[in-house]
Amino acid sequence: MSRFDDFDELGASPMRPVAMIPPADWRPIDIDDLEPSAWHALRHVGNTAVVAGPGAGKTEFLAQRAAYLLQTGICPWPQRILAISFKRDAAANLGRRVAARIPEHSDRFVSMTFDAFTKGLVDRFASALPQGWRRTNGYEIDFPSERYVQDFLGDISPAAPALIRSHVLTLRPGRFVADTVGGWDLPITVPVGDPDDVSGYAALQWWRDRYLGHGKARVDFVMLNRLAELLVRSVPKLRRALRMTYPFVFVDEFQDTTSAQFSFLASVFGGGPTATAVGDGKQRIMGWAGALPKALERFADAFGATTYSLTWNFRSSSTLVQIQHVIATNLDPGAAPAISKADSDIDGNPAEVWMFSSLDQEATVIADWIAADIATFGRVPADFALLARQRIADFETRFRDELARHDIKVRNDDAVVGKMRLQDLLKHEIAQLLLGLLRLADKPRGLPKEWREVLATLTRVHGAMGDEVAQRRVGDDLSKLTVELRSWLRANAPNSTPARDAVNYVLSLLDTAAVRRYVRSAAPDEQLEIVTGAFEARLAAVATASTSWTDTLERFECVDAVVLLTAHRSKGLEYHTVIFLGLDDDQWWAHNRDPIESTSTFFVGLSRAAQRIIFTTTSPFARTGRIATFFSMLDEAGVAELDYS
DNA sequence: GGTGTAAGCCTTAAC
DNA sequence: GGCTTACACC
Repeated sequence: MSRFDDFDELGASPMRPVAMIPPADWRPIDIDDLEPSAWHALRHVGNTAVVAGPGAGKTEFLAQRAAYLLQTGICPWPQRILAISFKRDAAANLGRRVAARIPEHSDRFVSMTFDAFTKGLVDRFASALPQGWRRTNGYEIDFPSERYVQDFLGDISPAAPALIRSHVLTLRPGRFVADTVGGWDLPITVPVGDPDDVSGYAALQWWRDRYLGHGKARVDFVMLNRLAELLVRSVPKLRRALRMTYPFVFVDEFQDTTSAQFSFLASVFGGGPTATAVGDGKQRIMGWAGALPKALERFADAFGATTYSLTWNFRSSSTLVQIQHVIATNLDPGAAPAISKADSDIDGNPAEVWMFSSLDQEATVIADWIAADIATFGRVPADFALLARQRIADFETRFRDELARHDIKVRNDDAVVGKMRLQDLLKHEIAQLLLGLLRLADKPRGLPKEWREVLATLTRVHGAMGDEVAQRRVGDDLSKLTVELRSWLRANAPNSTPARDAVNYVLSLLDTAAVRRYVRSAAPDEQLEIVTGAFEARLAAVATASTSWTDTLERFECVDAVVLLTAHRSKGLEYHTVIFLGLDDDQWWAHNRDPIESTSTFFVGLSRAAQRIIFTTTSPFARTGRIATFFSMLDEAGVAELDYS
């Protein structure tokens, strides 16, 4: 069957093999050294589980391991490494880092999200699915709401056999898709009757309702995962091709793996290629989305992997590392103590709890303190992050006003702009394209980096990669476009021009049809209008107070600002000083619903700090309330309390 | 138009 | 848990 040779693209790589480095001579790239256990894990032959706490450099470790495997030829040309992440930007980051380290091998490092990989398989090989599971006229993707699942469960229960009915009614709508649908392996033959176990019964009804019926098939990413798993299980040739192409597989943030993803990994790569799983169970804050408990331990068991712990912390000073360890021990009594590799650069206490009498006083005192710290020690606003468990917007106005007295800006990454979150808008490729075009038009010279990035995006939009003639045309068009946009910007001041006009004008200079096609090919479900609408909303919000386009564009991204964000969104980020707001029942009311995940959220938030962490509360009862354990851990860690009230 | 009551909402990834 | 919103009722 030649159909699967199509998948096996190994021969098609344009790169020539480059000279190999003998494994014994290999040295890490661009960094001084690795800790001993990282060295061992990096060279380990066979499956590896790497437990790496905050600041251990998980991404860096994977990038170095990739360099080691590719440069030594242990992963021989033309075979590849597959790196799987959960979030798009994590996948992009890892891919970029490897490309920067070893450009000569970067075409053999494939970094994608779990969902992109499984969807890719289903899209390419749907015709090879077992007959009953084959759909001829495609599918549409949706994200079933909790309400939808609730109605579905309500609909199927009356017809269910009595014993199953009572169980179906106990299934939690918020967990049904991840746990029940995700936990059910599709049988090769579509069952005609009903399975007699609850999970199988409910899961099959789900497939009948959304996929197997007469209408257009509707799938979510859990279903796509299940179809991909069935595909590799039922088509040995495909499974073999995958294992041949990717003798090495990396999975980042393994603590976020769901049962469906785990089963997919076992099906495709179990007992074959070498798997490396990296993660930290103490940072498991995606349980609500179905993340398996003890995923790394399960991986080590099921894959017979050797476990290594990375103990160096390149982010936080030694006092902060000691505090982190107290919380780490609470989450995992066996947690290895970390060793700080970061120097301390502050005077005074690196950690304190501050008590205030009111939220107004809190904002005033902290704003004055940040301003003084910036002025005295030459720091910048972006060194400071204001973190909270939830309802970030409640803090925004107060801190914005108080910091404005010192001419310091605040950026609420969680803020809603149009139909997006600010953080998502600023990261979006199309938003970056529009912003880059405006920048280039505003300041035509001296922005080589922006020029390169805009050109790269436009090249992708026009599908001109690898075509020199087409690429030159894209470059010429960009030059002309910049000139036109420049004169338009000169004729239209930002504070007197409706944001809509500006966005529409930029779009009119682009091949909008191509942009739309590009957005759709990357994410069929995504509307270009959502991004341009959000862009417009953000532009409108920042333009009114601006005097120039330069000023407007600076405010748009607001890079030089104190950041306000939730503990969840802070995962993976780091700041010189973290102010963890609202250490009280108000912010942590849901603590008792899942004390472990709640403590993990606390751990994630406080471990973002490189040099200093300040916890705040305005409640005199916080210490004895539902998060009393947080306070006793901070006491144990020797964190002093200061009373400003 | 006030009051009482109940339901909804908080953290949220993924092409 | 505690606040906001929607709606029924007087």
